[in-house]
Amino acid sequence: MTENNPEVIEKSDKIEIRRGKRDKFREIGIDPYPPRFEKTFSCSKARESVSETEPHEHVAVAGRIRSIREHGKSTFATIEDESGKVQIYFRKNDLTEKYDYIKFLDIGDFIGVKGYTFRTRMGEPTVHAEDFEILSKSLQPLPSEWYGLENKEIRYRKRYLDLISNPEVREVFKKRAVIVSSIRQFLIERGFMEVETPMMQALAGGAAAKPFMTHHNALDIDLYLRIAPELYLKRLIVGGFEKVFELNRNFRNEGMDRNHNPEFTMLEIYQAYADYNSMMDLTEELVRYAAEKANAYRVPLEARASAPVPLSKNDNELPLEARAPSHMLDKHFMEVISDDKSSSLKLDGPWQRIPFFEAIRLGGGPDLKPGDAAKAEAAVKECGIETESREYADHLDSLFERFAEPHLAGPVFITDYPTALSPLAKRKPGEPELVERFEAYVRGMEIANAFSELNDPDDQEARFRAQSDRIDEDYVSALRAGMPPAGGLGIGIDRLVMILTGAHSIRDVILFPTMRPDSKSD
RNA sequence: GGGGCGGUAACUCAAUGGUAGAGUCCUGGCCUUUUAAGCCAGUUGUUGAGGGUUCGAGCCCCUCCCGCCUCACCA
Repeated sequence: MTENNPEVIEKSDKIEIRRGKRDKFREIGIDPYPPRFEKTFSCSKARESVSETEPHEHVAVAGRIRSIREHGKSTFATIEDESGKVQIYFRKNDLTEKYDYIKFLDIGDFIGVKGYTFRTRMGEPTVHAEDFEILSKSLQPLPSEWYGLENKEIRYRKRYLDLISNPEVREVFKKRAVIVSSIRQFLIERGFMEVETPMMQALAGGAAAKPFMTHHNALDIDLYLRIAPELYLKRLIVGGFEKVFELNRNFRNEGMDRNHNPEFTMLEIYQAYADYNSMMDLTEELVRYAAEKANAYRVPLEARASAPVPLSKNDNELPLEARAPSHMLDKHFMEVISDDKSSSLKLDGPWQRIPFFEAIRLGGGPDLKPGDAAKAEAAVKECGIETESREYADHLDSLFERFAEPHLAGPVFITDYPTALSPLAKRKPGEPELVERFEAYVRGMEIANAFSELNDPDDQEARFRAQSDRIDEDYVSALRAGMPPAGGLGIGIDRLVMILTGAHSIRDVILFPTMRPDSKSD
């Protein structure tokens, strides 16, 4: 990309012009990068302090210049800090010779302003400058304030420019921070303890994804970045902790698309003496709590290629049509959340619960009996689903994807998964082909996965062996020490944030999504 | 990895195979309550990279790079 090439940017005349202005400051003895400025008011507080009745408030504000409007022997500028924007009014009469320095300022510079607040004829709250100083000279011109920055590649690669230009992006990440901290608060209030388990593991277990590999020089061993913390967290349940959680990064060396980033944030929760039913209640409560805190109690449903259809006739809970914006950058996004409740997604109230095989059947798929591998394979062929796999688990997976997933606008719990798909979950009493497990779906996207944890060490070992040669012997050994019955729950935090912010792509809720390095800037 | 679409000025975008443009930005001038301020004048390019066809390529062909969408893969 030409515009990404530092060589080209360095040669830009616009940058040289700004360097010239910076040098002007130095020539008159002003440091264009001074060490500090004492600000007494945020921009929004300064705006609020304008009063029709009280005397003028004296303020010291600071921020980035977003626009400058010269007006003869006076100048208006708008500066912005994290709290918002405020207008500054400079008058030659008040600033005398210092007024001339204004011509060395550019959009993007940080300035500090001391003055008093008033309201202009047009009613704009404004700081009348009595003194000002440059706080940081900006050399690189910012993207146009009017058109903004729309080039997605630059937005992801240079997120700082995206954050400067697109206020709605700042809101998404503020909301993400609220969601994450509210989840911690929710769990800690309920007696859960936050723990940290290894990110670098000799054996990447707890899920079936391909791991990233790295090498430890001193030990001369290969290590894997974890694909899940699951097996370590359950070791802690063995160790006697009864309510633990970990909210941190996982790494999976697989394809990337709008729902997958190689590193992503996962919440895993384990509770002794609980089961998957209690985890369902916990999921509902936790998501409801986070949505409330993030002011996203009702959120827009993404427009889908085919409108979701109800899974049962008496289901009046699910919105059948999707009218909401399909992209987080839709200018009316905020209004849609607050004003147009009819097209929103209900996260409150009990979520629908549908057993796995029932969901396939209700979606127009075959009526399968758990464990009937032959019938599942026949159904896959009959439906023309292309798959190279001969595995029962894969067949069930594709049937579910084909018939059930498209209808899961949600929120909905799919329960009672086939044992073949769930090597770490406890079997249902009396139904060995099913396990006590659920996944939560919203917008056709899996956001949670939970089960009654398998704590029978011999059954666990057998199910590991059926799947792979390299198994986590130490984990099985931990189970032999005895693990109380426990419920476990995993929630994909990025996906939850997508749902609560209406984001279309996981890259829109990750500050610095994984990108191929820009070859031109090497 | 397959398929589709795209990459042109700092930003947002135009341009039948025939002199690379507009608006914003930027530079200079006027204007002491403007706010997408206004008025006047002016500057801005390795058209993602490389090769080919052609008298002539932003446009057609080939290779490559990057992004987006989609399919495949993915407990």
